[in-house]
Amino acid sequence: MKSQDCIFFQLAKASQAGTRHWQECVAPFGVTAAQGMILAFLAEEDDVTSGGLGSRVQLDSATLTGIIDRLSRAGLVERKRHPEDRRAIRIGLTVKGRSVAGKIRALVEPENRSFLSNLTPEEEMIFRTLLRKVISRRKYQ
Amino acid sequence: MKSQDCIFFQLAKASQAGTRHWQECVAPFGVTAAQGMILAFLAEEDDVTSGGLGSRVQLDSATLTGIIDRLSRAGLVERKRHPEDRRAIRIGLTVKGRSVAGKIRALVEPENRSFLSNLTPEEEMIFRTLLRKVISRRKYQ
DNA sequence: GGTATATTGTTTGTATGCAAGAAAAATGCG
DNA sequence: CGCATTTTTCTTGCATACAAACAATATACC
Repeated sequence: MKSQDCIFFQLAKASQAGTRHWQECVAPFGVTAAQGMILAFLAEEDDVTSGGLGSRVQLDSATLTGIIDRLSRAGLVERKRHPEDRRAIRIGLTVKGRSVAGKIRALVEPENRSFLSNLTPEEEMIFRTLLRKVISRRKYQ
Repeated sequence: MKSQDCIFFQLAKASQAGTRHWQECVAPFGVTAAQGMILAFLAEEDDVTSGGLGSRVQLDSATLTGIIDRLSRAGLVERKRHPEDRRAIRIGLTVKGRSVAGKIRALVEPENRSFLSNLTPEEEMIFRTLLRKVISRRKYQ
């Protein structure tokens, strides 16, 4: 078995290819791939705590702090103190952020199809199933 | 379709899970996941130019420079000027590096099996085939 | 109530990863 | 030959990503 065939290597390259594709999709909105993905999650559920968001997007809290910093600087999200737990932070979309997040959210489905267009629908279903199986039951989900 | 099911997100998470697994495997040798992967490639073919290595591991030259810097500082690889093209750099394993690279190279196959142990052999074959299909025909391979 | 412990986020430091540009050497074309 | 272009690598700047340490707050236990 060549190193080229190493699953860790191949998954990293597949991820990089996906990130590049997604990056190009969200670049017109002035955000990066990771920022765009966070916005897509926020479009589904707004006003979540930093910890809650972190567990859903499976990112280290330190990483999330940086991404939220930049989204906040761009005027797309706001940090608000949680009323019942003053340690916690609620992250909410601004008006501008909600608009952008909605548009980005709408890109997810078509761009998924576009990225996987060289798989047949049946292959795509199998691929997604196996991918979920590989990810499941691991640390951070 | 939920953002959780977005292929870009899932591939990123699968890659992160793979990298974490690989990182734990190579940590005893005092190298990071990326450094370990470079060493595994070098164990297969030594004394390659920086560009040649970069195209095989599909990394930006800026990224590779940093990784080689750190491997060099750890005394595992050496940069040598190419005799026939003085722009080019040959990257070679040191004696210590060759020993470490060999041991890491030997981990690839068993750790691939370990990482994919919740797939059946048949599922693994299908998964690898589809993964290759997804990656192929893209920029950087 | 008062202190030990746990939780929530941020900070700091290190390591990728890429884009853009710079430096050095080789190549090509007049 | 002489100069523009290309190739090869490095540098710089920015954005993840994580570990470890820290600050602020909440909870538990006495």
